[in-house]
Amino acid sequence: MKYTQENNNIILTDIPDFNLAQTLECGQCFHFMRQDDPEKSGKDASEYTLAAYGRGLRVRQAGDTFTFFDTSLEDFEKVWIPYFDLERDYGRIKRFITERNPELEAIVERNAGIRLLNQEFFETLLSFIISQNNRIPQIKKVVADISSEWGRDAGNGMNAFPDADMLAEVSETDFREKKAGFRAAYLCDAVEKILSGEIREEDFEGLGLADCEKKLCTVKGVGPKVANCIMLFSLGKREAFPIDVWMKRVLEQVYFGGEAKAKTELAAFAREKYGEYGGYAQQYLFAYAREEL
DNA sequence: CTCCAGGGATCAG
DNA sequence: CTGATCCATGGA
Repeated sequence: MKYTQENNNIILTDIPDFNLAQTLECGQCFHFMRQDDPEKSGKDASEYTLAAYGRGLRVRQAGDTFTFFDTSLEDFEKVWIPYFDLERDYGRIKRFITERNPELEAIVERNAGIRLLNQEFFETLLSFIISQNNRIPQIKKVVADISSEWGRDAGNGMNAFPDADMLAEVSETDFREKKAGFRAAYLCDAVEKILSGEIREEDFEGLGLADCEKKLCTVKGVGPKVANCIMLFSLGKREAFPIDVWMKRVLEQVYFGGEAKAKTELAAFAREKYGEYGGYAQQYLFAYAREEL
């Protein structure tokens, strides 16, 4: 990885295993907008605006060159390198997965540029509550509308997702007006549990996966799938393995000849098969499933 | 019109 | 304990 500052931009090169569109469009994140025309851009070119850690970012990939517009060296190093997980060796991760599971070679290769973002806990908690029994474009719209209503201006046309205290007075009716639907009450409960200190991000640090999941499930609207998404995408628990309808489909197809299996059985199967790399395997499989099944 | 979405709460047995 | 039903909303 090499990066230099030119004008007010950071130019990033020599970063293997990184594709911007694959990373943002693989369902782990909802707070971004594509700015270029996907039909005109090639597979390795794209431009997005996104919001994270209170900042709006415009970022472009053109081949193997990445431009982070209007970004200081300090923000790049302290915010965006960790956010995009750029210091991690994904070549080693992919080798580990495919050497033990050759059936995943083509599936990993298809989206070989995915990186698992390190997202903020509170936004991830609410975003994946919103995601339950919902579709990605609708989830993105609700997240964007909540941010523009109650979040601060973050620059580059984006609003930051609001902090819990900024949502303290927001009612279930308010969330329903943002089209959160029946999840509105769950969002209120999550905000309350954060404000009361009943749920604190720091309390998850030393916890094992099972205890972590159990604690997250005390929030209304958080079950096994949502809890695993939160652990994987915002708590650094890379062995977490969320199973939704797509994961169920792809696992049944790849490993069980299309035979139906219970989600609990699939979870145990995945833990045995992928171990501490479960989260990575899951993301390659999810991207494949959404494209092909 | 029906069916379904990165599911979970609630209720019935 | 497992299984069925309901839940808002919008697009196919």
